[in-house]
Amino acid sequence: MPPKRKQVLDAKEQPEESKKGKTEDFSSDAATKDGKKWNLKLVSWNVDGLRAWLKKDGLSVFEAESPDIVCLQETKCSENKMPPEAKKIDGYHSYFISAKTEGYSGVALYSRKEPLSVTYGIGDKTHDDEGRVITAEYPEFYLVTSYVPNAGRKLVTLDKRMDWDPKFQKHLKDLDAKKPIILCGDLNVAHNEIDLANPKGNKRNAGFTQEERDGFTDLLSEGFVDSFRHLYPKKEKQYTFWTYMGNCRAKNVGWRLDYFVLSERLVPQLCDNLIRTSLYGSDHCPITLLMHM
Amino acid sequence: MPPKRKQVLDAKEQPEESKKGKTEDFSSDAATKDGKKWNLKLVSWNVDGLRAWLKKDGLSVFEAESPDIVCLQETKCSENKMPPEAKKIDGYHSYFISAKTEGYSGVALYSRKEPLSVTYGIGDKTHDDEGRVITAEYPEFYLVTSYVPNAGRKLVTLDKRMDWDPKFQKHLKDLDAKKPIILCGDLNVAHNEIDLANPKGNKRNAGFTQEERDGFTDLLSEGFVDSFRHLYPKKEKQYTFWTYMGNCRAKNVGWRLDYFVLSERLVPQLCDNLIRTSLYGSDHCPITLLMHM
DNA sequence: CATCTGATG
DNA sequence: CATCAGATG
Repeated sequence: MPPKRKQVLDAKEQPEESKKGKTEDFSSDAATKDGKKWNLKLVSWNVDGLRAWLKKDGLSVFEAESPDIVCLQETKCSENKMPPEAKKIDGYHSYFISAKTEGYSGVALYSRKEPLSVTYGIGDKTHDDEGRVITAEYPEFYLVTSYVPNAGRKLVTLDKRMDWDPKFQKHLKDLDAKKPIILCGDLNVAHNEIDLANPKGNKRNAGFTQEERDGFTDLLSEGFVDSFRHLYPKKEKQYTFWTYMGNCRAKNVGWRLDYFVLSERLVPQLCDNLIRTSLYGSDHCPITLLMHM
Repeated sequence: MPPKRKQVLDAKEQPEESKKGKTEDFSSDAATKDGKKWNLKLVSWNVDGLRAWLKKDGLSVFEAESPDIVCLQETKCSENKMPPEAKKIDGYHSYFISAKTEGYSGVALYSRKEPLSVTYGIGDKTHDDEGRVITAEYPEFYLVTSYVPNAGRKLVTLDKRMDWDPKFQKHLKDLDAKKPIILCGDLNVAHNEIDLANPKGNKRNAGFTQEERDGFTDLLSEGFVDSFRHLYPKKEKQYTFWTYMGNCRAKNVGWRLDYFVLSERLVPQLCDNLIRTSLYGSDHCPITLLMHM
């Protein structure tokens, strides 16, 4: 008998440890400051290639968390190449946008409740061709999920990022003028020294340049809140991304690049923001937002 | 604990079935027509990427066969990228040639006895830049191993192949004028209808065009012998290559593309030519030649 | 349906 | 050290 290679990969690639997510207790009694228990759960995950993530049982996050909304970034997959199990998930409406360049960027949104409307992009042709933003309108808020441009090795695309930041901010402010917003995704910036393991060594690297950090500070100054840092202002070593290189995840040499950012007026309804480091499937881990709506 | 992905691939990718080679009995009492038992064993294997083949435990062929000489084709690996376990194998001298284009073509030769001399190529710059031929001189014969140019999808490189065939033939005849030769490798041709599962459908496909078949007929007419077909003139369904597509190997929809070709005057010393279909690690299987020298 | 490279992160 | 695409087989 020959080696059944494909089957082996599919069935055995994930050792028991990684199936933790399925049995681990993700329940929470988190509540607002005035004691109202959460009733809305969002999950955000940069999957670093949806097709590879599927093979690593990424979809188990749906069972583990039973979320109301899931946002994925870096799907690297156009809709017609998307495996059917990701295209339609039982009990969820799904929305996708991908880059014109195949296998690059791309985000997805799954929602139990059908949004009032869904729009794609930020109204800028160049950026929108890269499939980075989905905006979904709900009765009480706008949800924006984004995969923000990476400034690149040697900062080769820092210019693109600097072009992006104000345009994206305008998109958020325009929405915020109508309804409060929840922004989630890979914002490709570690805001402050506390948000990455090696701040000193990364001052001129993508994700921690002064330019990118200022861009985020600037956004927050316009009336938005980094929900995790709001709840846990001094909590150290809380990361959502670890490069695959050099066994960084095991050593927790990581970056906090994934966020839930809220309009200030939603903060009273914030219950918790959790970082699910026990879930594998990508070089990022998922993050979870609990809100009382 | 995280999934130990690399380890999983390395340790578990090969199910028990594929380890057969280690336990299977490859011993043989084959002898020449006049009853002299074999005392020289050669193995030839198109590995379709040496690095991938290593991970699939390809090297176990050394334990399984305990060969005097091993020739590999399509190593797709320059010497400096070669994993150390393949660069030097205990008890063998090793010789490599690779294409100038990284990750393309390339052959390797391992020999227990050190050859009197080793040369590379056929003396034609264009072809030799593709790393297709190693020639090793032994006291009693020349050994030539080759990965012959594929005529390509839609026969886009049939011209290259037609340029190759006479030049390669000349190389062989020049050697044969000095000492008998053993040629082995992926000759990228199924000689006759018996040598592939679907002759009708492949008359204008790479490996079974009249041009390529004539090239091989031509070579044999110059005093060389296809050792397998010489021993087993009517044996059907004996293939050495199956495309990965469509589960062809399980269905034995294959091609005999790998050969040991001998100078006619070596035929009296021929003991056997075996096709090791039980060994996996590539889209080709290894072939084994037993000679009395 | 595999192997590679090279771009990207 | 991963993902993907695209060339090649």
